[in-house]
Amino acid sequence: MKTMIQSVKGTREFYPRQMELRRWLYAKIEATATQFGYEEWDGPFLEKIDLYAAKSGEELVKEQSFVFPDRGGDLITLRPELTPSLARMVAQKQNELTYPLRWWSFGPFWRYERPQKGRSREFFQWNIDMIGVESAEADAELVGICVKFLKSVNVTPDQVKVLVNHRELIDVELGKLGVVSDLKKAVFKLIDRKDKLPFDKWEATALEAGLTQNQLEGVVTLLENKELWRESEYLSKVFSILEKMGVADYVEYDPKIIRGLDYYTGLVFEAWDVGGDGRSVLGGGHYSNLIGDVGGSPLGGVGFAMGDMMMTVILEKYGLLPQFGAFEKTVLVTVFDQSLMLSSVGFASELRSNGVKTICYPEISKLQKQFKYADRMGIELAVVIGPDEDVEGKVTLKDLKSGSQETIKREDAAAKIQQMLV
RNA sequence: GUGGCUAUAGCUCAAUGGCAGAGCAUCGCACUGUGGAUGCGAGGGUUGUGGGUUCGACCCCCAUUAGCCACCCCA
Repeated sequence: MKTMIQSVKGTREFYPRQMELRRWLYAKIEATATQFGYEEWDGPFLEKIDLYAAKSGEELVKEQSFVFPDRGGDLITLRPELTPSLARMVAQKQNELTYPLRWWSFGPFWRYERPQKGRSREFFQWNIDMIGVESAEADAELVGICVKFLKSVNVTPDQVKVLVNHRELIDVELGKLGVVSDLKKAVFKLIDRKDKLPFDKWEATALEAGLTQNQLEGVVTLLENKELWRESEYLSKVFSILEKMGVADYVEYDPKIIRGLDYYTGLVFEAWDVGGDGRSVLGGGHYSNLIGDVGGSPLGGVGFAMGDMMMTVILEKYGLLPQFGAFEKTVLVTVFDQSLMLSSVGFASELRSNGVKTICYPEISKLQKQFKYADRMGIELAVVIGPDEDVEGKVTLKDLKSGSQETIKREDAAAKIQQMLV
């Protein structure tokens, strides 16, 4: 123990129990994405830092990326997000792809941050994007997909809400307040932090950034206006589509949703744990210029990303994590003694040939120990082939849940077991 | 990057500055053809690491490392 080399800080270790959860989550994601006709894809785990330098936002690149020089001196980063890779891969084959393209991906990402609850340095993220369309319908579809996913894992609207806003709408409103373009980026940042800072502090920061007292009050009023979306034809359309999709109960307008990533240009949205203490569990939006920014022709897209850890925190909090029984449908063939070992091995093999998941106990030991093993593993059916059974060409099947057992002809056993395991 | 808390058996945690313990888990026995339950027993420790104070340190002090939590930021 003393000399055990520790795992790298913030990395994930998936013991079988956790791997089951990861696969379960993956299956839920896949089902939702596939239902909407999205195709699975992936990008490199390593990218040059320049890919992110342009558009992802300064903090993400400078503070939160794992960066190291390769042997040729290039600065390589473990991917902190997927969208720039997506933009490049689309740009590279821009004229060969059929639009709108609908792609999804689930894989590991790395960010150099202090680990805490729901946050580590290595995490899995679901990304799903539609590219090649500039429409409220496309934007609404992505919002709808995230709601459908939430539904598929039994999260309810009073547990998680999807908050929606539109950057242009806020941009226009800021214009009305006389906020000049140069200041808008800073104000966006401020809006994003409105609920994260105490008001006096927030106010001070705002004035420091260059807002006048009047403008400040205007912004505050703006951010309290939950009906602001009515002034946007675009958002009205989005909401009516979401209504038709049957997901409107999960969706709310919130003028404070801005998103930290710089490349969003239109619709932005985040899913939040309504139960207060949470961070956002998922976030996304519309990006009109990203493909062009990485060297392609202008082409817009919309998408979102969801991290596995926060989602798991939420599911755990609301008791929605499934109980896994990895070995419920597995048979343990016990080994009676050395002379009968081959008989057990042979029978186990027969069962596997019949499509039954079968574990044969791998050493000679007391039946007591073997049954205990089965019990611990959650195995519900055990087979005993002792001297009596062997002589008569029979096997004993024991149902570990009820404790009852019966001895039947060996050639009838496979069928009987299949029936018992249903 | 900032702040708070923690570190003792495999796990969860106790222990006025005076013999390092419990529960769970493991192994054995009761039980040589059968798990969960019960009883009895056993093994398991350089108290994160390095210094200091003290007759004496798990306990107090300093440093260090790691973990957790909250900020920042984000998934």
